[in-house]
Amino acid sequence: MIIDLNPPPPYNFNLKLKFYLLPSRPTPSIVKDNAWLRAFNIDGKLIPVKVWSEGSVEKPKLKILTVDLSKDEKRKVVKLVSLMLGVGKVRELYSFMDKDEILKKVKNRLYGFGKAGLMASTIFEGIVKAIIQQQISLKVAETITANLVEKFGEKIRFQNENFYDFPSAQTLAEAKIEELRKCGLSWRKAGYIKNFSLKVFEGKFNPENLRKLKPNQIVEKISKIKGAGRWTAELVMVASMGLNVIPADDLGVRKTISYFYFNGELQDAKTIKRFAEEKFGKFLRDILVYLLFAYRSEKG
DNA sequence: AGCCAGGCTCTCG
DNA sequence: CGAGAGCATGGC
Repeated sequence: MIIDLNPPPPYNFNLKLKFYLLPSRPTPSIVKDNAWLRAFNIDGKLIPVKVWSEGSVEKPKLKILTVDLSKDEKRKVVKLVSLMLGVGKVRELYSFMDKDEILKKVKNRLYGFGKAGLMASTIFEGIVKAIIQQQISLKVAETITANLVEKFGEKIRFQNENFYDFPSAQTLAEAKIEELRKCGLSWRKAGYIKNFSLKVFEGKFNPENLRKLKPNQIVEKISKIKGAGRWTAELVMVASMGLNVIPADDLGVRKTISYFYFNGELQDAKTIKRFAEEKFGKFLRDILVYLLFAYRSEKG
């Protein structure tokens, strides 16, 4: 079936796709011929989803090609796609950005980028990805993630194309450390991920329950996972849960804010946090992603 | 060529 | 306590 999704304008789907660093490999989303593909596990059912644009920036129309779905499944798919691709109202955000010279420029350059998307469809996926990302460049992290998805992710063939979902906790819990290592993970991280996945699989840790907690409680809880600390927790909150917090310990975030607002002089986490919270307020998360994207395209 | 990249844990003093 | 080693691989 094909589902219509009409994002509030402006929305530039092709610009959104440029945000994906390793488009041709499954992370688990794949970008191919101006379409976005991935699979979601919805209540135990693996559902392939292909999204493309047939509209314009001012009259956005997205098409979602998928299998036949129940009403409830359809609602969940549309919600996930919207969250991951940052479909949502930006008018208020844009008028806020217009009030600051730097933000105004960034907004005009990334006009139609939409809301900040999510980099994971579940918190489990988000935590594993964040562990992978520790201390290495994003490019390397994405490569390792893709290796992991190709080897362990659930795959479904639909309309002559492959759709991947992120590996389940059970699969990663049962994976051999050597096999995880072969995907490019260090021994340490392979152990952390296997151990964490086992806890989730056994039901001793339910990542989705984190949604009920306040940010400081989430940090506390995630920090108890072996191999995760404050940085990991903050990344998960902002990138995979959509919370309005700033991962100020993150080098990329520090460099970005320092570049735009401190003449490139690298500031410490505390300064960055105070500055961003005060200056960007409730738009913190969206603006941060706009700045990161602008910085990335400007500085390579 | 070597060092750094969107950190974290463990060990040792 | 604090400092330091060790870790994976892509890119400059």
